[in-house]
Amino acid sequence: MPELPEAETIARGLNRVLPGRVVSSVTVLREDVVDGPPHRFAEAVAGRRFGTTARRGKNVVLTFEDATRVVVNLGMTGRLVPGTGPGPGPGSTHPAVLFQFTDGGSLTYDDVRRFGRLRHLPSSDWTRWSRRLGPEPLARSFTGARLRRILSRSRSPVRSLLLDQRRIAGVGNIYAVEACWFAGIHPRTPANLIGEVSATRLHRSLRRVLRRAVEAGGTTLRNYRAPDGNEGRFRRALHAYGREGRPCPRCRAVIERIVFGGRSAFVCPRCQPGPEDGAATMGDVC
DNA sequence: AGTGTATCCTGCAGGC
DNA sequence: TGCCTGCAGGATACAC
Repeated sequence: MPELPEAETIARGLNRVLPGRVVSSVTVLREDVVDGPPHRFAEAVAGRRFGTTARRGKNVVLTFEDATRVVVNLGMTGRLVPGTGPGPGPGSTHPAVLFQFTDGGSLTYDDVRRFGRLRHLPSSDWTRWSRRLGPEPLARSFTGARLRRILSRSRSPVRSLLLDQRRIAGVGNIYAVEACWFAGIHPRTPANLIGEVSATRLHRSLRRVLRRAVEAGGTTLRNYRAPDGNEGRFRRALHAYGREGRPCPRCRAVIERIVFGGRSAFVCPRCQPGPEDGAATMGDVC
């Protein structure tokens, strides 16, 4: 998906157009993208007035003035497209849910692969839903000590841990791979074997990567677009992700692609020595 | 507890 | 041009 920076960009973009507008009707064009019976989803949302759109982890949270919410998990290819007319917004090729407004405008949930999900939450269910997710990595409360504690409790590869939404919310494969590269940690390193110095470096790397990606409006590899249709500009700032066979920007060694946990990771063999190399983290070489 | 696999879908790039 | 394979930013369920 859309990871944290993309969801943040989407939420900010929607906040320029949604607040105060009232949903007149909801049309579910693809039943599998809504949680529960489509007619119930539509009835639950119709008539509500938008308040502030927020983000939790990778989810865009459409919040209405009465504190009910629609949580949008964008899956791999989900998009939220505002439109000035009643039909699917500009650039919507695979409309799945259409929200129409009393002023004639609209919001389209578009999703090529339909891995995304929309769920309506009464205000009483929000806290319970949000509690299932781990801490926000950009929050002030997400300190180095907090990350060290999370790392120390798991023997799973650090990349897998970073992707686990219950432990840290919002990190996906791109930013997990980038954070490991910045920190000089092999993505397969068992989390509890990462020393204090490296863990602190990972904390700083993760937050820096996420912050910079937010500033760049996210990363567009293929499908991702902000609500205004713009691409994210962070792709050219990637140092490891997707750079198999190209030189490491830090030491010029050739970046390798490895696969574990069913997905690709990209590693500099010199800056990020693997667990099997004896060293869990990079030395002063790079 | 952690890992590998399959599943939900479609589109696209690359090889032949 | 067309066919085939592999791959993709995610999440979950399952067996081992």
